[in-house]
Amino acid sequence: MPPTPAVPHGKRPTLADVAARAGVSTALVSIVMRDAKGAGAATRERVLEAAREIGYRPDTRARLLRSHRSHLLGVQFGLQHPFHSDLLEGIYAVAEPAGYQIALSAVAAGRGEQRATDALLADRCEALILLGPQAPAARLAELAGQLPVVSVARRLRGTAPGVEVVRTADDEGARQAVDHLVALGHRDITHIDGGRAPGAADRRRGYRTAMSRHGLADRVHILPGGLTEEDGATGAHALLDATPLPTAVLAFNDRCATGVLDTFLRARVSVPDQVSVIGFDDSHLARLAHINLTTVGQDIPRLAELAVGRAIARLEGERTPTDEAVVAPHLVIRGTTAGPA
Amino acid sequence: MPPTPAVPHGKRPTLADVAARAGVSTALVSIVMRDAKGAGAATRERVLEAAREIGYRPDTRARLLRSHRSHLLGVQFGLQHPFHSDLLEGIYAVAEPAGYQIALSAVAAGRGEQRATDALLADRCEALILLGPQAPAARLAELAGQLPVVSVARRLRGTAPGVEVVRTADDEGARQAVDHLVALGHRDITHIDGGRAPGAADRRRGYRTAMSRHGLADRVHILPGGLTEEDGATGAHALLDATPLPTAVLAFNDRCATGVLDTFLRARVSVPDQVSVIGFDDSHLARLAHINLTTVGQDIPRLAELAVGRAIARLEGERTPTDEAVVAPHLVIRGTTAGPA
DNA sequence: TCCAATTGCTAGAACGTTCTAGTGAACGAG
DNA sequence: CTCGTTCACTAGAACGTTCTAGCAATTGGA
Repeated sequence: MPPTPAVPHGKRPTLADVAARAGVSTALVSIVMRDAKGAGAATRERVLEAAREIGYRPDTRARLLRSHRSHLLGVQFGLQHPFHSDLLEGIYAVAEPAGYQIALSAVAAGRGEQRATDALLADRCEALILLGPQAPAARLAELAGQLPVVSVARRLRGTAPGVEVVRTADDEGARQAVDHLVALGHRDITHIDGGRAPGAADRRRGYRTAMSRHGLADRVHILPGGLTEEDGATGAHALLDATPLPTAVLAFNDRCATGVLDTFLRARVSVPDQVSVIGFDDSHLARLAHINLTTVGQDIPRLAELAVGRAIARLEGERTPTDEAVVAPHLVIRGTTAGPA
Repeated sequence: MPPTPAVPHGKRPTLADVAARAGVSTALVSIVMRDAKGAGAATRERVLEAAREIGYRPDTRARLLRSHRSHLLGVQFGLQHPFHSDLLEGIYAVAEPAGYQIALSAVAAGRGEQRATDALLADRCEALILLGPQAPAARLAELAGQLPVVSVARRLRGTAPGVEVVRTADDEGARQAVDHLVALGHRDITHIDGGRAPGAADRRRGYRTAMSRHGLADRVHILPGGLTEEDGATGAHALLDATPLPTAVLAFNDRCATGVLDTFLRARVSVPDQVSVIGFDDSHLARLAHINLTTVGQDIPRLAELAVGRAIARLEGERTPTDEAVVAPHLVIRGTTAGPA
C-alpha cells in the first residue's frame, strides 16, 4: 500500500513542513535528511517518521543552490549512437556509487551540441563528460576554461588545452584488424573510413602504418565513408563499380560494416568466402548471430570508469597536467573473416 | 574567437555581477534576461552587453527555485531501446518550442525505474513522461497522485487512475499484419509474443481476433517470447524442433524478429520462401537493407506530440477525464513476406 | 492645468535548502 | 565545585533567482 501523500498536487512538502510535524527546527531536519552527525537517535527516528508520513523528498535544485558543490556530472550523448548508450550504462554504474549524480543532455536532430552543453551548464554541472563530441576544438577549449571537461572517444592533440581525453587506442585497433587479415593471407585490404568522425583519423593512420609494416604500402586503399550504414553501403558500391574487388574490407565501425555486408549480400558477393569484412566497436549489432561480425571491441566499462574518474579527480583538486588516457581495444573474431579465396 | 571568461573556474558570474557592471539593479537584469517587458531599449542593450562580456548564464536551478513553475518535463527511458531514442527525438522537438525543458533519467542495468523516477521528482519536474514503464500499476498511481503522469506505450486499463496513456493501437497493428499474411495465402501463422512487455497483451489479442475473423481460430499458435533478439531466437528454435514449420511468423517486435531471422538463416530455412516473418516498430534495424523486414510501423512523431501535449494540457489546468490517446499503426511491407511455398 | 495612466527602474522579500555560529545542558576531569 | 568538552539542537544568514510593491518621471486626456 503506497503511503497516501498528504498534499495532493502543486505544493510539495518542504523541510519546514517536516520540521513543524516533528516539532524541531528545519536545520535539524536537514541534518537528518543528509544523514549528517549532530542529531540524537530518538529525534532522528521521529524526524524520519514525520518525513515519511507527509511524503517529503529533498529538492535537489534548492539543495545544490545552497551548497557550493553540486556533485552533478553533465553528460552529453548522441541519441542515435548505441555505443553511447553502452557508455552511459557504465557511467551511471561508476558515478552514482561515487556520490555523483548524472545530468543527461542529448544531441538529436534539431538539437545541436551547443544547445546540449548550454543546458548542462545552466543546470550547474560541476564537470562535463562529452561522448564523441564533434564541436570545434575552440569551443571545447572555451568550455574547459569554465569547468573540467572530459572528451570521450574524441582525440584532441593539444588543440584544446585543458580538456581531458579518454579514448580507445584506435590506431592499435586498426592495426590488430590488419594483422588478423594479413595472418589469414590477405594482401588487398581496403579501408572505408569515418571521414571527420571521432577516432577516424587514428584508425586511418593505424591502417596505413600496419599495411606498411607488412610491406603492403602500395596496396593501401582508402575510401571515404562515415559512421552510418548508408556510408558503408556507398563505399561498398564504389568497390563493386571498380573491379577487381579487394579480398578484405576494414570498415570504420559496425554500422558502416553492416552497410557493407548488406550491399555485398544484395550483389551476391559472399562474405567471408569472396571478401572478409571487419567492423569496429563490438556493438550489439555485431553480436547478432546472423550478422556475426568480426570486429574490434572497445573496453566500455573501462572507458566509463576513466571518464568519470578523471572528471572527479579534477573536481577534487587534482592538478595533474592534462593527459590522455588510452584504453587498449581487442579483436573479436567472428564469422565475417576467413582466408582469401 | 570565443569570449574569454572573466572568471576562470569555480565562481560563475551571477545576476549581481552583471548588474554591477551595467550599473543597474539585479531585478532589471532579470527582466532583460527573461526578455520580459519593463526595460528601456538602451538599457536592455547595455545589460546584454555586460552579460556577454563576463560570460553570464542564468542558473536554471535558482531560477526555478523561485518561480513556482519549473517548465520541466521529466522523461524516463530505457537506454537499450532504440525505440525510446526515437521517441526522445520527437519529444525534444515538441517540448522545447513549447517552452518546456526536458530532464532525462535513464533506466539501465543497475538503475531501476524507482531510482529513475526518484531522480526526476527530486529535480522538481512538473510532469512525468514514462516510456514503456514496467513498474506496477500501484506505483504509477502513487506517482499520479503527486503530479501529472503520462505513460507511453504501456496500457493501463483503469488500474492506475490518473495516469494518462498514449499508445499505439497494438491490436490493430497485429490485425494488419495477420490480414497481410492471410491475403498472401498464409493460414499457419505463429505469434512469438512479448510476454509481459508493454503492448504485448494487445498484440496477442489482436493476433487472436484477426485469426478468428479469418476462420483460423483453430490455427492460433502462440509461443512465449520477449523483446530481445535472444527471445526471438529461442522461439524460432522451438518452432524448428516441433516440425512442421508454420508458413509465417509474427514476432513481438523488430529485435525479436531479427532473432527469428537469424535462427532461420543458420538453420537454412529460407525467408520469405519457406517462412514469412513480420516484426513490429519499424526501427532502424528493420530498415537495414539486408534485414529488410516487413514490420508494423508506429507513428513516433505523433506519439511524442501527444505525450508532451497531454502532459502540458494537464499542467495548464485542463481537467478532462483521464483518457487514452491511441495512435494508428501502419504496415510497412518489405522483403520478409511473400506467398507460402 | 491637473489628475490619471504609463514607463523605466529599484528595494526587498520570497523560494527550499545548507552552513555558520551559536545556546544550553550534561558530563568528566581536576 | 568549577571548568573545559562534548552533545543535541536552533536562529538566521546565505545561495541566485523571480516577484510584488512602489517610486519617480513622463505622457495624455479632459
